[in-house]
Amino acid sequence: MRWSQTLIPTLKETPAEAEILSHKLLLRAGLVRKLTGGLYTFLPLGVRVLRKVEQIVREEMDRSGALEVLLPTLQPPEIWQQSGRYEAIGDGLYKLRDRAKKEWVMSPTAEEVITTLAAGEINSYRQLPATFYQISVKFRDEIRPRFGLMRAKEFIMKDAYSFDATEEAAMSSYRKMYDAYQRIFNRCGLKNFPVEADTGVIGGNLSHEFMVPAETGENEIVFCEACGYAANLEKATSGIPKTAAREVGPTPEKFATPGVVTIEALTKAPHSVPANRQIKTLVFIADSKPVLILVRGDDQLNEAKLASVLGTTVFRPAETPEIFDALGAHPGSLGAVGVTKFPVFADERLRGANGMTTGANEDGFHFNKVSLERDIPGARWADLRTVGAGEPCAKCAKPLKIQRGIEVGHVFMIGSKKYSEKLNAYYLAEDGTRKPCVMGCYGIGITRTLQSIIEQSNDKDGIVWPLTVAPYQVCITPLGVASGSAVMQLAEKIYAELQARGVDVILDDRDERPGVKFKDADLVGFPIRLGIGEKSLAKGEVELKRRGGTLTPVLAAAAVAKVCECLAAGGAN
RNA sequence: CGGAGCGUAGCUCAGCCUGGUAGAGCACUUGCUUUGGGAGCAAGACGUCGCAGGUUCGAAUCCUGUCGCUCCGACCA
Repeated sequence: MRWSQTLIPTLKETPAEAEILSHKLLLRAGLVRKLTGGLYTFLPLGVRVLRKVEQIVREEMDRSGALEVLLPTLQPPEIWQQSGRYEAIGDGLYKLRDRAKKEWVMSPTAEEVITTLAAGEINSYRQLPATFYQISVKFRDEIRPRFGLMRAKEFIMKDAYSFDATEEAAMSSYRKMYDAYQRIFNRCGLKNFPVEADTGVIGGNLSHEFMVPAETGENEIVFCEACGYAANLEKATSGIPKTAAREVGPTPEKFATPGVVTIEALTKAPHSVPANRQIKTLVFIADSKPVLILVRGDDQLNEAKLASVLGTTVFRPAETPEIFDALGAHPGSLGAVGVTKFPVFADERLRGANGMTTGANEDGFHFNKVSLERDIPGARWADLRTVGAGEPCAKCAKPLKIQRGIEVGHVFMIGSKKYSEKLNAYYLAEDGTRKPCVMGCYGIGITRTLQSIIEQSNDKDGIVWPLTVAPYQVCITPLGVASGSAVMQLAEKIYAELQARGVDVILDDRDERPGVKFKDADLVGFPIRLGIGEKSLAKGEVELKRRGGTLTPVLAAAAVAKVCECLAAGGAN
């Protein structure tokens, strides 16, 4: 490609809309332009990178045995109602009506459609296992799009779905995808690592997210450097000790605590109850009914874990009047002692604890000497607390660390209940029985991955593309473009030869000053730049410059060979 | 949806408080000079000051409404 014949609108100044570095560089390097909030136009250079990432994904999906399909984006709401996700996702779904006033859904993902396909086409165990994938535009009604392509209303995603006869076979399909994901992100030049992920309302224990470490990431990752444990904060556990038991009296004792409505206040004189001897009582409305959640006073509830325990995402903190109706007291004086009307869930860390202090469900009073098992016998135990940095790893007891990351991929074992049974994807097993397919689903945010690469690979001058996804691998920069000049003749010759060898090459044939060309090439981030100028050409040389590396003079006659050598070495030399 | 901020040239922004003929830099067009890290000079083109009302002799500026964008929070199957 000749620079003058394409559109690469680089910007010297950063548009005000961009907040994070990768977003600024996407705009400045002329890869994308914003149409409106959460919607972006891909320019020629952006499309090239997109296609390269897609191609890597495609190759690794194919290699893993997955079959490429293309599913409709416009989908009937009926199948969403059948799976129960019409309600579960609710406002996150883009919906529209046609001229006959019939409603349609814009696909945010395609479990329902693929399961419908499987229901029709897969009849026998002989057809299993089967994994399908597609790369397509997806839609989500994001409450707040942000960070450019990171969280957009419309984005490109690779989604894949596996169908198996048994749990064991499904595990194997899951593993294949997991392995393919590692190959994909490595090929994209991304530092990344899989972490155990929350499985939310679906349950089960098998889900991993592929994270790219970045301060701008929206996820928090808990990890152990010693043993390799890594999990999303929503899922992470630690080996933190349970609450110590102590000698206590036979019954809780009520005591007056006028005006004390926070954990903090109760830690102070005259009560002086440390936070770790208090029970924090939270009230949520789940499926329209109150539930009580107990965590230790110095712990934080993890709502993702709560969703998993409640088996629903439809819950919210109760409003003060609802709390008063339910318990007869206001927040700050709440407790679960004697509460039998509502379900009570208590964090594992409180198991066996006694001598604890909690609200008495009477404004201005608390109980002390509370023993969890004795005084709140109806409590169901669950892991509900949020892990903190520095807590001991559950596996090896070394201190855990917390780091932010960008989720670029997610693999998920679903099983058969969520979609197969509801949408009738059954097959006939070898023994003649009818069984639901065991499903897995697997996503990669293509556009998000693209931006993650930029977020991770840049310097003060601009993007530093890994060779595998660079829009062009080589940029030829003639300093002076007078046609017929020795410089331009050589540039044209090398350009033609590299093209003949199948190298992705762009010739900067613009009549611009050298400074402009250098700055643009650096900003866009081509891995290899070949500078051709009168000064060096007088010595029979051209200049080979690796992005972010050193400048090496090479003989003009050897330039093509050197570039190819450099490419073969992965751009590393 | 709650909180905060911003809408003025393609981009970055000044002007608004204190009402009086629409500004700068970059980008763009033309010419000359320049030519190894975002050149200089000269000339030029580019605006319903987000939109709609209102106040006023007069509104980018003050008031009301509205739309949009950005940030923080809630949300993220």
